[in-house]
Amino acid sequence: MTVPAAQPDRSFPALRRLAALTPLGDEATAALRRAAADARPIRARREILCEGRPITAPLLLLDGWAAQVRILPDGRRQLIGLVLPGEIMGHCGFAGPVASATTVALTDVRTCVLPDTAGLPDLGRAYAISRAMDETHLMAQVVRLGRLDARERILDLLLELHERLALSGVASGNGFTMPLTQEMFADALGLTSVHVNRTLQQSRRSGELEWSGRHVTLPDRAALRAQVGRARTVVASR
Amino acid sequence: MTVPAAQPDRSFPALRRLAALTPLGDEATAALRRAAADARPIRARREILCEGRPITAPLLLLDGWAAQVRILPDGRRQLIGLVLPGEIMGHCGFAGPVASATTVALTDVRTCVLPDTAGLPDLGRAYAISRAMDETHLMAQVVRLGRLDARERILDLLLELHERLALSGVASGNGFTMPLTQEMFADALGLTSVHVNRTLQQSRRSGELEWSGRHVTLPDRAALRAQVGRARTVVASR
DNA sequence: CGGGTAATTGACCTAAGTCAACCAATGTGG
DNA sequence: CCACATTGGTTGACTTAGGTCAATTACCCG
Repeated sequence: MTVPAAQPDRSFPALRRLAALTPLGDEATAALRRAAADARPIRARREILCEGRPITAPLLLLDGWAAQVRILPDGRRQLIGLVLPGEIMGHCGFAGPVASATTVALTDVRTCVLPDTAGLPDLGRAYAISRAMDETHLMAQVVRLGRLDARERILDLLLELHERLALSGVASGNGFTMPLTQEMFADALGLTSVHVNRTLQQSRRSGELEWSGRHVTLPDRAALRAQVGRARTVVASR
Repeated sequence: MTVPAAQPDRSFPALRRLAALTPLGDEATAALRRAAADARPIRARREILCEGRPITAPLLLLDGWAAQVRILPDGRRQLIGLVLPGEIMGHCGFAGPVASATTVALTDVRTCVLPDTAGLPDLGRAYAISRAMDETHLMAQVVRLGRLDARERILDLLLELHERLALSGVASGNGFTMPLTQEMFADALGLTSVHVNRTLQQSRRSGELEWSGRHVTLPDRAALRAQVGRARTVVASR
């Protein structure tokens, strides 16, 4: 639940996250460092992976936020899943891979090629865990959109984001930096920005969350988690 | 788009599906046959995999329908994803795996242990493709729940089900056998059974679908697909 | 200071939910 | 073979969460 403290901490967020998933040996760490040294910056709004195009190689998100997005012919837009620092895009285990959704940079972003696992079982393990978590997040998204009301969706997603960001050490205590506009946030929640705004204000007034400028705080996460019926995300057992 | 015809067709649905994903050699086919010979029947409503419990081994669904489901403390229920014959449950690539959602049998069901891929690269490939498709289906579910209205959700899901069932040769022309009650269907769609019922009737009257008893027909799938903005699911491109 | 983006507000509308019957099919035990 | 119970589908009357449209205001940033 807390951020791993014992690290040598010459580490960047993506490394912290992967190391938090499973212990990484020096080789793996070095491989990640090497990959990250060759980072590719991408501006906000640019596409990172494009639906239907072959994926060059899986990518590691070093900084910034991205999202898989689908836009319907009539312009409706849904953010399918968010990608946070240390998370992997284009995860896939077979030879002829095709991105199944477009991934766009929501903020300015830095990516690098995901180091190959050959000879590094710990890295492979980290990727596998990461992928399992992706799936968990997708399932959580389905439940949010299917059965939670606006307030619950907002709180649930914010709680999830906090947990995910904490893994890479990017969350601060009870809060984190929220680079999304309310409109993008609404697109992730299957709501309108207008309605998100109103609901957000209620939650602010009630004191269950703070959201000013680019910073979000959830004063009492435990209480919220219980209210929203958020199952603690158990993935890495052992 | 059409069901593979050239098969020797001593095949059962699950085998047909996996063979449709990627060509399978005799060894792989034999392994699947052997596994299927040792099938385990499970009654409707029983749990197949349970959230938070370690997964014994990935399972192959031989017959019947299952679903990953999450039930909220107050009783709201969401079917996160459906599992159809030939599809895999407890797909996961790492050592300490934990089911991230409960999977229940929606009908009477037969499962078997998923044969190991050791020495069978074609099998591994089939599994990987299958897993990528799972992810695609989850993402489709997110878009449905997030941005489609009731009619669109229904049609979109029915179209998807038809495509998936066609892979295992279980769909018949424009239709298929639908073992779900309207209530279960509603739980998959994030709607009420009442509202599903009403919407269904409209669609029936308009002639865009038939649903009588256990059988669903979509007379003009191409037209519907276009209306719903359903991106054809490209996954296996060489 | 001007111009653009993001947040906020108000008035009004509608898709979907709720509650409560009611009906049809099926099945079961006597 | 039939009363009865169950389950799933169908309807109606009414409520409500969230959407739509259209301003207005707050914020940035050069």
